Amino acid sequence: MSDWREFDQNPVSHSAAHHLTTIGDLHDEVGYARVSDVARHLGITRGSVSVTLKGLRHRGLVVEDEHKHLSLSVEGQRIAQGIRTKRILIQALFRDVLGVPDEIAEQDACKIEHLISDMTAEAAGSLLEGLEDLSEDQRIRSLVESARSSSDSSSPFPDTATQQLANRLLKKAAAIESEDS
Amino acid sequence: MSDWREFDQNPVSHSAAHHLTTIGDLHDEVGYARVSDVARHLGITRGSVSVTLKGLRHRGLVVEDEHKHLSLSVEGQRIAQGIRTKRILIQALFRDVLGVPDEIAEQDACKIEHLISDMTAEAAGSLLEGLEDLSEDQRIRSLVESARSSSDSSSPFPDTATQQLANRLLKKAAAIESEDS
DNA sequence: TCGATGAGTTTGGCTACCCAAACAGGTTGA
DNA sequence: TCAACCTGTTTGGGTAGCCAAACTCATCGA
Repeated sequence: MSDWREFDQNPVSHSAAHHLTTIGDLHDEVGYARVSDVARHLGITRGSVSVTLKGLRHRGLVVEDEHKHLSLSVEGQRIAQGIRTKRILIQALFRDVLGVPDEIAEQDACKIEHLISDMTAEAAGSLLEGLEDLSEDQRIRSLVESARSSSDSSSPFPDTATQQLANRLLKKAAAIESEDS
Repeated sequence: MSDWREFDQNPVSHSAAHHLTTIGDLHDEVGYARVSDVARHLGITRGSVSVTLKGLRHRGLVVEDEHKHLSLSVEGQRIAQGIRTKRILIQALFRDVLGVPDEIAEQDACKIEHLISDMTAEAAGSLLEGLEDLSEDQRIRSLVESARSSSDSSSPFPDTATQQLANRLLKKAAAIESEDS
């Protein structure tokens, strides 16, 4: 079994993840983010935020200007964007692929967004992109073509059971189609 | 946004989840589980396990016989089995549907197994069951039939983008098939 | 029988979070 | 001008985990 304690040696904790994304969100939405704003947004006290941000400033993820306005460093932005992206992808994966209600999908995504590996998040993105593409007829056609040639490396799907599913469905559909008629 | 602090008010923590599943595993594999065995298995000290298990005994999830042998209560077994099931389903979801390498899928599953909602885990199970079914030609045929009628409530897939994908692929494949010939 | 070994517990220390409360500094309105 | 208010920080307290180290007990072998 892989080391179960990798859990808490993540680059950013659940708490830190939400502090960072909140600062980013506030900055984008209202133009600034102060300790009190972050605290209100997260539902915790100013004191807690003050202490946590001291650590994040020290780690170079958050910077503070002369007006006590907080913003993310380049590295902080990179991390926050990564977490936001993972949250969205996981939520969409659970909602659109698994069929879980949006609210449940959001709760689950919120809990695991900072724990998911880049590779898994990217794979979810590829799958969802594939699903998205399918809503446009022209792309469906190219998908079908690539599924037919069965060795097209530019397939929007990773080489997974899902692609195999698509391939099998295509071939079997044609077979059954002719058989039935 | 749903309350981000639901994170740490889960029924069982990451640590507790692994203590419980370890006791269950050891009990099944070697017939007994002692504090030292659990500690060795988890890679932490006996002292840490001793303290943690005091809490789990107090919560009625772990019981200890006169020989200091640990086992899970009925409730403990229920929780451990739930976590094990979620770990397997999530790992399979990431590996077989997203195409992530097994090792990465396992690491990710280990981190989030105790955080995923029952509904999401069940939905993953349904999807995987559907993929499993597809490997048998007879079931593929019935899937295709149900996709054609497009209102079959007994479909092995939940009504999601994945089913819609299957439906679209089937319809479009037939259309393009005739168009090309 | 007695020392070594192993098992389980307890204790003090550490990190990471949270809170409440006290404190300090700036702004604002009467 | 000055009290009321808002902001941010600090401090003491609490929980959850982890470790190292000391301690207790039981067992086992020479």
